[in-house]
Order: sequence, then C-alpha cells, then structure tokens
Amino acid sequence: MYWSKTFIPTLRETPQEAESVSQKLLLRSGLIRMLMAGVYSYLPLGWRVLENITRIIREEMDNSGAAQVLLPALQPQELWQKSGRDKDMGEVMIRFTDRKGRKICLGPTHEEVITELVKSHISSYKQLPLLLYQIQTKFRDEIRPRFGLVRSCEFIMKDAYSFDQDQKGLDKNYNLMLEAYKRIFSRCGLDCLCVEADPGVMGGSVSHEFMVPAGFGEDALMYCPGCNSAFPCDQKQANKCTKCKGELKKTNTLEVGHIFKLGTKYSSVLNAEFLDAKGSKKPIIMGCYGIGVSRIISAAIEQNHDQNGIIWPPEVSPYQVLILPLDVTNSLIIKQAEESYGVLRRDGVSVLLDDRDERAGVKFKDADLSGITYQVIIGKDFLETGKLELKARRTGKKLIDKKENLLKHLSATKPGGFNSHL
RNA sequence: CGGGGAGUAGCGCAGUUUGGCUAGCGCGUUUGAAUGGGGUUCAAAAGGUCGUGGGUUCGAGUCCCACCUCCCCGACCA
Repeated sequence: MYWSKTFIPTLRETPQEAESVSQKLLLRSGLIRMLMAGVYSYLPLGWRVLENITRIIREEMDNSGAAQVLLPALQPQELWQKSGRDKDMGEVMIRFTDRKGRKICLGPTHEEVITELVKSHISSYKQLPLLLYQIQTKFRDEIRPRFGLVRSCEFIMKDAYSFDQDQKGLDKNYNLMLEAYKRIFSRCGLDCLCVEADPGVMGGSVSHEFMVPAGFGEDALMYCPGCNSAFPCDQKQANKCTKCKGELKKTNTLEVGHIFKLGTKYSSVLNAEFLDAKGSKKPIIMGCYGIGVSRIISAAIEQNHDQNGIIWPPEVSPYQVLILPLDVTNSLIIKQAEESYGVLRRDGVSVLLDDRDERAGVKFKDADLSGITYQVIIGKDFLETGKLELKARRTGKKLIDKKENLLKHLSATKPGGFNSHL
C-alpha cells in the first residue's frame, strides 16, 4: 500500500480528549477516531492491527479444536427473561422495540443465544464435547466509557463456549482454553498475569482473569515479581507470595481475558439437556471464555511504546515493513523504493511505502509514531553507496547492506519469526 | 447517577475575572519560491453559527437562566 492512497491521519499534537498513553497514541497515529463517547471508528491502520489480532486468536482457537460461528447481535429480550439475567443486565443492555412490537436487545454477551442454539441439536452424550467460538461486536451501555478502546459501548469480543457431559470434560476444555489464552496474549506482545477471580454476573464456580499490568489499569492486583504469581488486592493475606514467599508488589492492571467454568447455570434454566450412557437426562456442563479483542490493542500499546510512539509487537504490526524514500523528487530514490516494494510484496511481506512529498523529519516522526516493525530508509546514503538501510523500530538498531542482501534478509522475516538481533 | 474540569478555525490554545468597535496566536491547509537524513525557511492567502437555545444591555466570546456534548474520580466489566 502507498501512504498517499490509504488514510492515515496522524496528529502532531495530542487531542485533549485523550488521557491514557494508549488512547493518545491510538489517536495520534491515526488508528481510530471517536464518533461519540465509547464509540470508535477503526481507520486503515487500526483495522489492520485488529485483523492481525483476530488472526492470531483464530489460529489458536482453531488449533485448540474450537469451531468458529457468528451469532446474531440482535436478540429477543425474552431469551434473557428465560435465563433470569434480564434484570442483572439492567441498563447495560441496549433495548428497543421494533416495528412489529417485538422487544429486542443488542447482545451484551452470548451465553443465552448459544445455549438455545446448542440445546436444539444436542441430545446425546455422543455429540459431546463441543467447543464453539465467535469474534463479534458486543453492545453495552456502559455507565462510564473511558480510555478509548479500553471501555467502550461497542466493542469486539472473542467469546468461546464449551459443552461437556461431565466435570472432567469441562476441566479439560477449560485448561485447553487457558493454555490457548497464554499463547494468544504472548503472541500479541502482552506480558500477562493470570489470576483466579470472582465469576460475578456470569455465574459458575471457577474463573480466571488475564490481567495486563498497565499504568492506568482499571483494577489493582498484587503480584510476585519472582514467580509471576498474582493475587487479588482485597485478599487479607500476609502480603507474601504463597508460592515462593517473595515480596508482593501492587500494580494497576487491565483485564483482557476472562474464562469461566459455568457448570449448569445456563443449561439448567434454559433446559439444555442430553441423555448420558445410562439413558438419564442431564444438563450440559458449560464453560465460557472471553477475550476483549479491541482492548488488546490498547493493552499492547500500553506495554509497547516509547516517547516517539507505538512499537508494535511483530505479529500485530499493521505492516511488517515501512519504506521511506526520503526525497520523492529524486527519481533514483523513488525508483529504488518502488523496486524494493515490489520485491518484498512478491515475497509475501506486507509493506507500506511512504510516497508523500514530505521532508525526512516528517517521515521519520510518522514512521516511529506508527510503530511499524521495520523501516527501510532510502535517502542520500543510497545515492552515495547504493546500499539500503534497515532500522528496527523497537531497538533502533540499523543494518546497512546491499539491497539484494537486505531485502532477502527482510523477506525471511515472517510474522512471528522476526530477526531477534534487530 | 454523585463529585470535579472543559467546549473559541482541521488540531492545540489565548482572550471571559473588570462587557466595547474589524475575535487573536501556534501548528496544519492552499499558492509561489528556496530546501531535502529527525516535524526546514520566507512570502501571500483561505478558513469562525465563540457548544445550543433564551435573557439582560446602546452593545455579549465575556454577565444571567436552561439544555447538549466531551474528559477525569466512584459503582460496572472484556
């Protein structure tokens, strides 16, 4: 993609609406724009980051044996009355009446819908276990939306649901998801704490939260720097790590994932039952597993930035390489930029070419701000030596080499397998 | 919803205390010229319902009333 053909409205100054680091950088780097409080548009760079994150999630879910579905955002309120969560949700649920007089709501989550769906097709233990997931927009009329994508009224969630015939099956699926979550967050560049939590409105017995330490985080947590164990803050303990007796530290955190052993909370009220091997009717044992997909973007920025801008973890970077021809009025430079662009694209590398007639300083600033993993710089050094310059955004380290070597070097760097020495 | 802050050009702000005549500044934008490795320089230009409605006044960005919106702190959550 050429910079001039896409839409990257970078901001020189910080918009006054922003408070947290991630929101400032999201706005400045032209990833998102606010339509109203808690509601955001994703611009091309933001969309590509979102796509990368959903790709990672999809890969890990599929590898765990989960099958993807897409459930409706429009749901009958009646379904929520059946489950008894109509009142729990209260004002958070966005409700309206359609022209036929049907009471409708915009789904704040999907336990009810999926349970209804599954119950009409599962009747035997032979059909279990079942693991389904979706990546979809949720709607919540939040009391106070804030920090950009961190708490918004319309946001993207990955929600998975497991259906088992017994506790053993649930435990297995639960662990499967827990491990998958660790891989997902790690691939997204997040340093994550996993902590046992209160299931709250979701119900069930056991739940784990995945918390990302972040300066402005909404929750506080005690964690042990020694063994990376984490504990809820309100716990009146001796303030020592129960695992390694290390000193605990307090940190603000942001919740990016939450998994629950629901048990039969939904299946029993919605009559989702199956016949076991002995022919007796039993409620399906369920689990649910959520990830705040859009929230990962904010979390990733909180943990991966410097004073110049974002530093994307390689797998979520909107482009792998940004080519910077420093003087587009020079035909040799622009020709080399276009040639490099072609070579890299042919090798399957995603590339952005900054073809704007801007000065070097502007391009460098925007390049650093955008956080794209690698910059290929083509300027007067190229004119003098014929060599290209490769700069890694994270380390700032530079590699100067003949164009053949340098491009070959870059082509070998697939997402997830980026060169560590840069 | 309770408490605090804010709304003036695309963005960031000054001006409001103490009402005054053509509402300013920086950045960005357009045109021209120079420049071309870290937001360059010079010249010219365009761009405004001062959040909305009402009121006071000879006169309101400024004072009064009502409302809307945004941000921050609290309850909620991925």
